[in-house]
Amino acid sequence: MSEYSQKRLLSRNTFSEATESVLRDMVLGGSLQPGERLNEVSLASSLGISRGPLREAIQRLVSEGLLTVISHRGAFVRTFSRPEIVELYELRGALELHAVRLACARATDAELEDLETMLADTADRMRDTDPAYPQEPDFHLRLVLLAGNQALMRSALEVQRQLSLARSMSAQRPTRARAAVVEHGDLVAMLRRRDVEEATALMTRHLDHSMDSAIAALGLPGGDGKPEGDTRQNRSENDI
Amino acid sequence: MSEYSQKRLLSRNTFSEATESVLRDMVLGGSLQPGERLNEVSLASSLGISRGPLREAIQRLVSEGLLTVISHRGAFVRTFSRPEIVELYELRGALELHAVRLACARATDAELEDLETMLADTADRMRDTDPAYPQEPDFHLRLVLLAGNQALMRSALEVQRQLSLARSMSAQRPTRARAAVVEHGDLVAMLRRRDVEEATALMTRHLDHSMDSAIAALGLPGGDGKPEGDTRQNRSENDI
DNA sequence: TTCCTGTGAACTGTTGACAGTTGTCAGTTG
DNA sequence: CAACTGACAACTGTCAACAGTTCACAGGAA
Repeated sequence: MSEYSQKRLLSRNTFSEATESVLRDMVLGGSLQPGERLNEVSLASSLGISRGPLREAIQRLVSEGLLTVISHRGAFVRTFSRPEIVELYELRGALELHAVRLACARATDAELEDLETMLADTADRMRDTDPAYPQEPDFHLRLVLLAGNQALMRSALEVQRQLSLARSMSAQRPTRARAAVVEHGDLVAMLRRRDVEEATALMTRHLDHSMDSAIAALGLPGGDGKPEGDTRQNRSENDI
Repeated sequence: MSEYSQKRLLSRNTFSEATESVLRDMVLGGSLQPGERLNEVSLASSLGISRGPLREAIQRLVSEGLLTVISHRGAFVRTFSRPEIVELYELRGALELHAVRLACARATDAELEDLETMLADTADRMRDTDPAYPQEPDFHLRLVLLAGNQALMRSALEVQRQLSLARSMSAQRPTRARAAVVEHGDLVAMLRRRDVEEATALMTRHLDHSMDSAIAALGLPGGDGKPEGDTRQNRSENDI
């Protein structure tokens, strides 16, 4: 019963909540492509539920920024234009720079040590096999966790998910991952020294590199977000 | 037709969307008290709709942080504990400090001048009548707007709404409002000089003062957020 | 040919009813 | 008197059907 109630802490016992999670995985996992339309009747029947709980789950994913709804036309997996991605990276910078400041003051040495070992494990796994981005976002989220602010954590998680979706519009760039791990290590080292100035400076540069890489990988044209790469993009997203 | 289509940009033409707006006003306006339970059948019938669109609106307000849903027990207006409010102010700091940095680099002199005149108007109106917080959040949101980042704007708006709800749990403190206007003026002055360092420092202090005032006004006990003062907060402004 | 128009299928928005859960309260037992 | 138990009422979760809108396509006019 212990691990059962553990799982039930999030009370995944209504169709609506379960569907939200399934839908999010489908969106972030790529089984629903950016721009693709969600057909309510077919999706509901394939999930074995009715349209009511499905629509409630859709509403929540709209608030999360993963879906877009146009009245009387349906729900679409969100697409991102180049300026929107730049905006998201700026927002991410606002959140994570503050997280660095807070973590520098609040994180215990033990917590930072845990982060270092996780980082070392990641580096090891990357050297053996070479997956493209082996849990890359996990480091940032764990760092934000050390800031000890749940509201900040929720916002950061939401931005990460949106950027993760935006990134799924692009090809992967494994070369960037290796540099990122090094930069993560430098950042943690500064945190251990409690050097706020240097830590925030490192994070700023790190996020700049990350954004440049993402933008380049996306291969988006100048103004609006028409994807023209290999991905079979069927829909263009709407306006705000 | 022009102003009609202007209004229709947000396409408030489905019950679900209209209900979301109405519910938000009820929560922020105080006609639904923090901690109060929302009875779906009575609320739906009083709004003249069925439970479907109402439930969809509730889901979105849950994502916004204004409501809480407990499975099989219902939706409740969110209450805030003291540490949650501190967290929200920290998050607000992260967002608005970054907004100050961006605005310092991007806002045009004309835009800053507009902000100054708005501020002067507010000061005038405060001297004549003395409302407690005359559009206090408006200044901050307009400032964030000058950062030219819609994602940042959305996050800041969401935090503002949650803090607005938290504040409705408290009595009002008109004395703080006057000091706030002065601090706003100082901040805009630094923005006009494009002095990022001083501007962010001012904003940091300003938010600290604001948080101290809010915490003191809330008079919350140590741990949880049981609302104990009943102030009927009249209006909160609506969306953009 | 090109553009306009109207018709119909497909889909979303909404509703009312049914099913399952929760909380209450009277009745009972120690 | 206190604690437990079981049934009832109220409410939420879910479903299937109806209503209104959108989109595509066939047919006709310029």
